[in-house]
Amino acid sequence: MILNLDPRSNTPIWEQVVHQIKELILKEILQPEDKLPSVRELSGTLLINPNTVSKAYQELERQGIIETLRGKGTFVSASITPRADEQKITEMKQQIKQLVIEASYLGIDQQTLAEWIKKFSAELGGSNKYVKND
Amino acid sequence: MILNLDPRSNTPIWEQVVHQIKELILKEILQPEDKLPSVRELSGTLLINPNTVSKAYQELERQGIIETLRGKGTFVSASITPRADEQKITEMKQQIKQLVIEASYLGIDQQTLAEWIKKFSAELGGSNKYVKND
DNA sequence: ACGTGTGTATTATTATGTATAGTACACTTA
DNA sequence: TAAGTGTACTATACATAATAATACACACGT
Repeated sequence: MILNLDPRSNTPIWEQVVHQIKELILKEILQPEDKLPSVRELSGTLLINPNTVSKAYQELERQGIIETLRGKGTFVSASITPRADEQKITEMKQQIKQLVIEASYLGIDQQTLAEWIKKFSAELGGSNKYVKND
Repeated sequence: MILNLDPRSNTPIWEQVVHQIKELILKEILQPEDKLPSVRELSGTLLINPNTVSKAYQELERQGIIETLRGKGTFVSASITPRADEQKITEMKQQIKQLVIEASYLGIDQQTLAEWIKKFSAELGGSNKYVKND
């Protein structure tokens, strides 16, 4: 598995791993019950520390995205259920608010933002499995 | 000036100050050439270190949002020009991509995201001064 | 000239998070 | 048994954030 990691990014490496694996699952490149690379293998290909990969896997498991079986490996969860986590939704709204503010100072209007959202949604596979009314 | 700071947030205090001052300017609560509180005064009301306020002010000046006059104080810039900073736009696209991914796992569709953007845009004053075609 | 209020610079200290390194343990499977 | 799994633990290094204390240069009103 090949991920694009940016060591100079302000987002931690383990978090980049989490993000990109979630993206691969949405794109169905990783499918339910697929086996993920072992901690040692992935740390080898990504040239990062095994502990960093382990931290990413633990976070993914905490979110219910993957499951780990001792001695066997880690696998994409058979069924990923979207949780309407109220706190996360609040955080997301705050993030969007901040996004709109920054966009204003860059001369970007809301319509452009909406178009970008539409574009990325399409890239992730038009019919989104995890959205309720779908 | 009263700002809502969250010491437990992962975003640094100085960055929260930057964000909220930019928001106040968009809402025209702070207007061009208005004087901002002095570093010491704001640090007093917010109960944070003067250096933290200073760092926020320096970042705002770097972005051309405010101007500082030695011995006089800091003021909202007379004219704020939106810069189409390509790097920042690229970062914003990446941020939106990540937002769409996270939204998917929360069961939020793109339409809802677009509506939230519209809502926050309205809150910031419908006619946005810093957007070109406006 | 003086004192006060500006932003700024500097040094030091503390705390936190990230990432690495090395080692060890419990488990599963061939 | 041996190899491969995830995990736990300690230790180290590094960067950033935040605070504290001090000092400097400038503007302004008296």
